[in-house]
Amino acid sequence: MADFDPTDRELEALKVLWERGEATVREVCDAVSQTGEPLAYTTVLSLFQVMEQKGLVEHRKQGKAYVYRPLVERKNTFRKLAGGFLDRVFDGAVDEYLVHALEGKKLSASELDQLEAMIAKARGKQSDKNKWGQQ
Amino acid sequence: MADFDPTDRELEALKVLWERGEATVREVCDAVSQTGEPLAYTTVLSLFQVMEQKGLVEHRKQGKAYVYRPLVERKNTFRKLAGGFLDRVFDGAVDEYLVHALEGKKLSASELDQLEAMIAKARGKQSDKNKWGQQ
DNA sequence: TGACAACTACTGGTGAACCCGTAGAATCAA
DNA sequence: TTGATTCTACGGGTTCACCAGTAGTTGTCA
Repeated sequence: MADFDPTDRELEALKVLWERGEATVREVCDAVSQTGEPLAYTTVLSLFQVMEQKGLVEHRKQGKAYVYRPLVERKNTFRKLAGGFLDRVFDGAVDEYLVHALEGKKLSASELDQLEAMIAKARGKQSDKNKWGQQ
Repeated sequence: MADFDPTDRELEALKVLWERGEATVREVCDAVSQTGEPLAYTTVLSLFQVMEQKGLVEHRKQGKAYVYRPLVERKNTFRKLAGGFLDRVFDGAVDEYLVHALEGKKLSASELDQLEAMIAKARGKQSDKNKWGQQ
């Protein structure tokens, strides 16, 4: 329902929350500063305050600090992001999207297996839906 | 070499140029206004002026109007966009990216065929690289 | 209870994307 | 040549993401 559209930084923060379930500003600040550019504590705090307004996270008080928890599912968010990107850049053309996505990347055998399994599954749905060959 | 990173509007304009080879501001303005929100002529002009500064397009004079031509390849741009999105959102995890990309979308039989062909091709490269079955 | 450390609230600044209007230049037709 | 038309150059305004500092608050511990 909530139309969430996290920015890059917000997504970084959400990744930490998804990984840990919940986290304080301090924890997220340390986490993102380890993997990328170090950020000021207040910067991360501001980020969460904006995210809370957007309905992406909520907080509860623990001691004197706030503990933040994600309100959006990782899976949903990723799907929407992927879908949005697909529509925006490739006008919904899945095949071209995949060609370009895969071209630069080397896929492992297991990834290829998984991909094939996905195709098989899709074929199943396909034949169910299009039994009569209509559009 | 040129590190191009078109924004959404820039990409819209580029799509028109790729389709036609080249186009005047007027043509692009009409084209994007047909498919989406109508934009003022000067808005599109400004867009091109910025894009030219970024090295995304160049122009030549024809009559009193400028004709713009893309300086970046469609294919390259799409690949970079797809790769960037993959890294930014999914930290480079191709399989998860694909799962989410495909989940919401219905694929046609021909798209599935094409996808399988891509996988077969990838397996060819794969077996060359991983003959000893390591990791 | 008082001081200190760590936290939050609030405010502001910067840069980029986006949008458009006005003024002036160029072209063309009468 | 002159007027109308259509273009470009330029400047400005708005919004948003992002970053961070300051001031005030809160909890803790001696």
